[in-house]
Amino acid sequence: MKKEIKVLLVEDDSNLGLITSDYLKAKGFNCKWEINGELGYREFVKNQYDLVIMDVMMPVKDGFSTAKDIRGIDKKVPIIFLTAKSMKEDTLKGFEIGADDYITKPFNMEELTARISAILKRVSLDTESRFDDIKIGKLTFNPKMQVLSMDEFSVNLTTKESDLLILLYKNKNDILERDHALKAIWGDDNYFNGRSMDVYIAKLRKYLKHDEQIQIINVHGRGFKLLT
Amino acid sequence: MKKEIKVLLVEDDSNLGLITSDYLKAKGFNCKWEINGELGYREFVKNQYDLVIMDVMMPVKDGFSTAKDIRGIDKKVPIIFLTAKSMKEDTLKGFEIGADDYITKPFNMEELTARISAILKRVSLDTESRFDDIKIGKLTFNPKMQVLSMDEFSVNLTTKESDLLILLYKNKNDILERDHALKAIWGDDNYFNGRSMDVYIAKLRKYLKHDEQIQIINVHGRGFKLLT
DNA sequence: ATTTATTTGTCACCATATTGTCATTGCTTT
DNA sequence: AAAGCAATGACAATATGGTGACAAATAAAT
Repeated sequence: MKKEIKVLLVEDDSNLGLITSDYLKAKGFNCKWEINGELGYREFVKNQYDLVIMDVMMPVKDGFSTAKDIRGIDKKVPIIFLTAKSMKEDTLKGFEIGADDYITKPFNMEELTARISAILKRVSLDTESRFDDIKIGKLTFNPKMQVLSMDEFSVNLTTKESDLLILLYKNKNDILERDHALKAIWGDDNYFNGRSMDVYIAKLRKYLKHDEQIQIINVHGRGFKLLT
Repeated sequence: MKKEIKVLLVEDDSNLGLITSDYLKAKGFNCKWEINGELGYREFVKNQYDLVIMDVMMPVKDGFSTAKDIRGIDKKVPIIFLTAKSMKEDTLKGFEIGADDYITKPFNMEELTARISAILKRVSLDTESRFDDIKIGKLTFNPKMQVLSMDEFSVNLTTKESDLLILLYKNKNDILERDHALKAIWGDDNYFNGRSMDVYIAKLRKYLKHDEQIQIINVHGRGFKLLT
């Protein structure tokens, strides 16, 4: 069974958004379309996506700003920006933030799929797919089932535990900032949510004890780091 | 993945400030806007910026004075001045301090980006990027993680230790004035903060002992100098 | 050259903020 | 009603920044 690719499309123009998402669906992608950056970000953190296609100029929250938030919790997901033609390529090229590719509007659909294929091919090497099991040291985590296992041992994680573990994993060996994690999982980074997160960190640590090489270390005042 | 460029805009006119910062954000810059020199300076020392765009005439603290303070802790960051009219005297004054360019208001946004591109191209050669590791003799310092390491040895620095080390590094082989450092890190250069800084200097010296070629020397009554 | 004052170096300790953890509560689902 | 989950309260442990005390170094005054 071939893997289903999840694409998040963030585009404020309803005409273009509909056409594009329909086209991508017809091409076999699992495509979700959101109409602004804020909704796009929420959708991204709620579900796992393989690829983001995002308009730059949007009301409520622009593409660059949204991309920055997404990068705050996922440094690797490919992002393709849709830019108006008036933006000169050289201008963009110099100042971009973590974009993997650009397409200037208007574009034809063949061009879009071509770029998508190119990017997916490029990143397929380090293919730590959503549906594959996540290997954390000797432990294995199935994000879909929310089951963490190793040899005979096996636990069902709750949703929050699972979300946090995935976020840590996406930033493994790198810092996961408190506020990013809180915004992503709890939606708001107030004091109480922070205390709550600490409790979940404790819970995860208990699970992860089964492989003593794995640990979640704290970076004072910043966040946590999953060491594998 | 290209690096994100951080721009600090200091402009008291809220109308122009909003328009400019929005425009720069749309262009893909990470743009922070402060409404006066004092706040601008604080923001600059708190975070690292690649470029400063600053109005000359501002309440609370004018652009030249702010630029001088910024130069006190960073001699290299490019500064573009916005001047109300083409005053020869002002212009001269600005370039003495180390303005890299100036634009007379009103200006159009294309002009601004053109100047920015020009400057960034010019300084991109000695690119000691914010996110790269800092090499201090045989030691390596990762500012993001606040980790100082060398071979097997490795320590986590606290925020204050890290801030001070970065400031010293930015002025390596050159004097870091006491009052500049104190204003930058502690916000106020009173006696007690000074004593505190001395303690942190001691702590840094202890860390830096791992490479005996590196040393922080004191310049009596002036400040400290990081010799590499 | 000697004394005095100022600045700097460093240690040990304290106050505060952050984080760790357990037990309990309240809510939702079954 | 029972079970599972998330949130919260309470308190312990830890990290950080700051302070006091005193020694040492430097500069200034005599």
